[in-house]
Amino acid sequence: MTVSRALNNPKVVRPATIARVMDAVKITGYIPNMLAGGLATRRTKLIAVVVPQINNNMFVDTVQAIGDALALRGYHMLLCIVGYEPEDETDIVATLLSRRPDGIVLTGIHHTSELKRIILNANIPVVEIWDLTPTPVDMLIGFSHEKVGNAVGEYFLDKGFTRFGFICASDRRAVVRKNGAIAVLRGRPEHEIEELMVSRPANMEVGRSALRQMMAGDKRFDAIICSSDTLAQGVIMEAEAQGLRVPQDVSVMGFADLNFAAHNRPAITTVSVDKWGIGIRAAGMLADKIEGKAVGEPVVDIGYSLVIRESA
Amino acid sequence: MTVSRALNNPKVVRPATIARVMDAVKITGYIPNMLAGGLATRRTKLIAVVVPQINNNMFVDTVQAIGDALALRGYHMLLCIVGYEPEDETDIVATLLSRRPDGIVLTGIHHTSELKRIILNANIPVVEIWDLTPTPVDMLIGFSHEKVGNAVGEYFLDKGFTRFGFICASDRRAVVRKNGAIAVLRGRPEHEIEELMVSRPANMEVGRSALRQMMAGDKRFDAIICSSDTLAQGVIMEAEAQGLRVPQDVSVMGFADLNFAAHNRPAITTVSVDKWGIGIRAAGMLADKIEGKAVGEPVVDIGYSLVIRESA
DNA sequence: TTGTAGGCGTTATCAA
DNA sequence: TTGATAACGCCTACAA
Repeated sequence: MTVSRALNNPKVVRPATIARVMDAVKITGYIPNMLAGGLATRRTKLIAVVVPQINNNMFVDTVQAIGDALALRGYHMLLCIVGYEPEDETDIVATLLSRRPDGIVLTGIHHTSELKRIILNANIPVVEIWDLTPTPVDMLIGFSHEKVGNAVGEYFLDKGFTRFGFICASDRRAVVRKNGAIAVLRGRPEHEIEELMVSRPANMEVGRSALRQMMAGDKRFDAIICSSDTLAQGVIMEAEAQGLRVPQDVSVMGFADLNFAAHNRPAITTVSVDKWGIGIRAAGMLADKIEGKAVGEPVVDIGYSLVIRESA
Repeated sequence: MTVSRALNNPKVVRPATIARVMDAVKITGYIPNMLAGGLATRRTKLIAVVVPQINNNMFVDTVQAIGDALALRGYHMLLCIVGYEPEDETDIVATLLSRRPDGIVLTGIHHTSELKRIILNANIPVVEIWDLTPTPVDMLIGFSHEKVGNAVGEYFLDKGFTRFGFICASDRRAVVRKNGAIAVLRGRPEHEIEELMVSRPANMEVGRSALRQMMAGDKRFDAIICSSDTLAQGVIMEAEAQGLRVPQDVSVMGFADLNFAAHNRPAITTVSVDKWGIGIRAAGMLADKIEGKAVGEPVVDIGYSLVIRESA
């Protein structure tokens, strides 16, 4: 018990005793056992983070930001990459909870009711990220995909374009953005809108072939709006391969402002979101709540910004 | 005890009993406590993964591969992003060990002796990744950065170039690659070699300004060899901004075959390594060793391949 | 300031 | 096939 105090609450231990403990620690190479500690205190200093993917560039900044911010506050990150199926997520979160994490970060707001039940039952703080809803499970930091879509639609409204093509990954949030843009563009009867859903992974190859498919039968577009910068990059390549200049012959829009977007040629016009900030603040909200500190607003809209570059 | 058996070793439990247990599990929403389980069995089904960074594209595929492969075998991944300082790594691994992971993945082969001592003391399997040595702490899967450098040097040997510029991140492995190339190129007395070390993060901006710095005073190069594709991408942009065509006026070489390298214009000539395979196999080796299965060779050289594209 | 007793939730072991 | 007991290593609560 004295050792435990010397290590965790040294101010109530006599300095000489602390020194003796530290000596013993050094000699024996003692490393505390947090399993036992967590079992006793019901606090694990563990945060579970659940994301669909990290190697598509979309979430990796957020994950690294969460990891960095948590480390600064003495937490470890249990990272789980679950793909895009809500059922998989449910099972995985259930096993994750068996580690008794002090908090959980979930991507998106669409979870099975079973998952919500489990989490409520576990009674730990949750932050949902990368989406927005007035009714989160617990806390939330993200942005409105619908508004992003609206903003994209409005951006093109002034351009006098009439023929729009949407290339959209089969991802719930991507679909919401797409529909948000279409809702705006449908406002003009002269607008023609074509949509193509593509399967994951939404890589460049997929973008290229998607454009080929859309342009079959010599169909032409004024603007191609993609659900990610990666698809946009592929579309741009394919357009140029077909002899179309971007943006003179066709405009191309992406999403997320991934690291290459600014440096592509043409630089990709896109919607930027503060991926790093989402992570930092998600970690902060969790740690604050766990430690009983005041958490400001439980629902944070971090916004987005249209980044007009060359491609549209 | 019967519950424990019903859940973990059902074949020794009467089916009717199992059913009763399952009913109770469902009704109560019981989730096992792996802290207690780990404490009792000394097996946690946890693997700690230590990487310097994930958002620079270098390690993210490997990390995702590790996570996927571990999940398939019932392990969770405790991910720690430690930066590039060996001292930081030591402290962080020490705290990580307090979770009693069943195994550890470490990036690189250069660790403090203190770290090695701690890990040996913990007596758990370790896989070092992304480098090669005949004397790993335990197991290893990676490739020789020196040989990569040699190969790059030899590639340029035939080209008849004489003026070489190296732009190298201040990263131990990057330096080894650079020196490997220089060792080869020094073989011809007419070769002039200029080196520039750049600080992290080695992003595109850094690549651009590095080239500007090297070309100060109208210095010209036949080839610029960069320690990453990201730097190469920046160098290419800057070269073209200065009116130089790549590769006609100057060749540019990258490293790692990051996702954008094939799609850049000009497509980046680089060295490809099986980032995904490293992760899959690292996870497999660990899980095998933990579970007492035969691990083949403890040291695996996964190799590399020169990918000749347009930029060099 | 230090020490003792008991409990956290599981599993190994032995008994029934 | 099921149950009882003890132990894993730590911390809370209380006593000295």
